[in-house]
Amino acid sequence: MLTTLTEENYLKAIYHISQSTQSEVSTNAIAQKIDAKASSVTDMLKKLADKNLITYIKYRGVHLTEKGRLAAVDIVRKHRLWEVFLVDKLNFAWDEVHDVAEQLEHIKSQKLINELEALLDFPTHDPHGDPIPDKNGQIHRTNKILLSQAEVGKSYTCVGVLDSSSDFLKYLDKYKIGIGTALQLEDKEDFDQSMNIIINDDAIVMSKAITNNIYVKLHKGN
Amino acid sequence: MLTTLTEENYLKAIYHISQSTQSEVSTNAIAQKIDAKASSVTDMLKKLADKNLITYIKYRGVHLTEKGRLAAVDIVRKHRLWEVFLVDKLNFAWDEVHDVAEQLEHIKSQKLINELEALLDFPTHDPHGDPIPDKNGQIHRTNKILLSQAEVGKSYTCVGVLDSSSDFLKYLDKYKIGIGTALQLEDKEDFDQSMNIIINDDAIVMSKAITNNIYVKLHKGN
DNA sequence: ATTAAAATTTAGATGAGTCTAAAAATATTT
DNA sequence: AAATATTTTTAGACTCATCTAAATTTTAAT
Ligand SMILES: [Mn+2]
Ligand SMILES: [Mn+2]
Ligand SMILES: [Mn+2]
Ligand SMILES: [Mn+2]
Repeated sequence: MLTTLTEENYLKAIYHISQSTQSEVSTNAIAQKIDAKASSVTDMLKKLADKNLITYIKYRGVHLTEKGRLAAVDIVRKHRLWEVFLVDKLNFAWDEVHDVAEQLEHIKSQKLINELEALLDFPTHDPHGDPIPDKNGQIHRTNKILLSQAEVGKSYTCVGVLDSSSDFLKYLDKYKIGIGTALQLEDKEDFDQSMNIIINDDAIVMSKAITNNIYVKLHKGN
Repeated sequence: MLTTLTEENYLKAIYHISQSTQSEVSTNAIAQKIDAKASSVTDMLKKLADKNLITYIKYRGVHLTEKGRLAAVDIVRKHRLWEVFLVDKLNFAWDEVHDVAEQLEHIKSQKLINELEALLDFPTHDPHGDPIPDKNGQIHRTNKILLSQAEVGKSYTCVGVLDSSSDFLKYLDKYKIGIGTALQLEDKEDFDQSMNIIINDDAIVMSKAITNNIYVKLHKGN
């Protein structure tokens, strides 16, 4: 039973929402993500339930079945592999890849995606630091924290971003922050949680809105 | 004014048919190519005419406007570039690329296709020997002839195929015939136009059905 | 020049995906 | 516990792309 492009987008939306919320996914949350009206979502939920891709109880929200989860993760896998391709092979910047990957993720060819993965040397993460699911739908999660949760006085490495909007990524570009950049947390202001960070020997101030969207892990060597 | 995937497929079909027929393209010819009923084609022709992509006179067939021609050629350009990508970078065989390219040709991103072209080193022909239109919709046609029209006693180089069905391409693979292969026309049978051809020092017999689908040009050095 | 055949268009219906407006169910406040 | 607000579903309609069956036009044959 083949899935349409639209169904794939719904599955992916449900998957991403369920990643953050853990519990059942609401109609409204999906509507917001998909940018559609709640009534349209209800219609689609019935279809996905008929195909056993989600379990759906009226008024109670939905969650993915194992079949649905695998379908969703497969789309995520394709999306992230294509993003790597665009950056590594086609000179795209990391803020330019998402929209094109949204199209490419729906191309149906098993051989295509397997060969693409090989061409890219089996990358583990996409240009935004998000893990790439393997063929079996397994995801290797690394223990990363938000920079806002980091401890004063310690050194970190940037390993990803939460918000991958073009605006935010361009902000990071401006201050030469990318995946792998070393960040030293000098100080944190109690009043507004803004942070003094040293990057490439430059000291900059980051608001909570910024530090809440940068993933880091403790730098090797303290 | 954006074109839908379906409209793009109709434009491409009309373009390809007009290449062989020269004159107006008939509703039935399109229906056959698209694998749809004639009534569906009529509906779409009205839409394409409204968008000034074709000129359409009831019962009299259609032809592409300049705007429509450019749109069609752009799809062809993408299709063929993707085919090169699949063969050169992803280890696809020349009989495996068409269906995937049918999907990829509809991806919308100018940067994507320009960068892809650069990654592939600006190829001039696709894996089946068909020319790749340039950014401006110009097509560099080489003077090739069908092997069936070749002269006995002369040597040729295979430069393309007319039929690029998997069945035909696998036949060519079996006899180690590909783009660039040298073919020497030894003899031609008057009765059925079958030919005796020498390839890689092997003599083989090809029926008219075969020689009618192989493009060749005179081998350099007579 | 009629008639028959073939090609094309129209009319009406269907399914996928969406919408608005109204109804129903659930959650929150008083 | 009622009243109110929010969320979700239903009902009915729309667009796109398709179909079948019938009507029309063009082409070919008598
Ligand atoms: Mn993305
Ligand atoms: Mn990403
Ligand atoms: Mn092709
Ligand atoms: Mn081709």
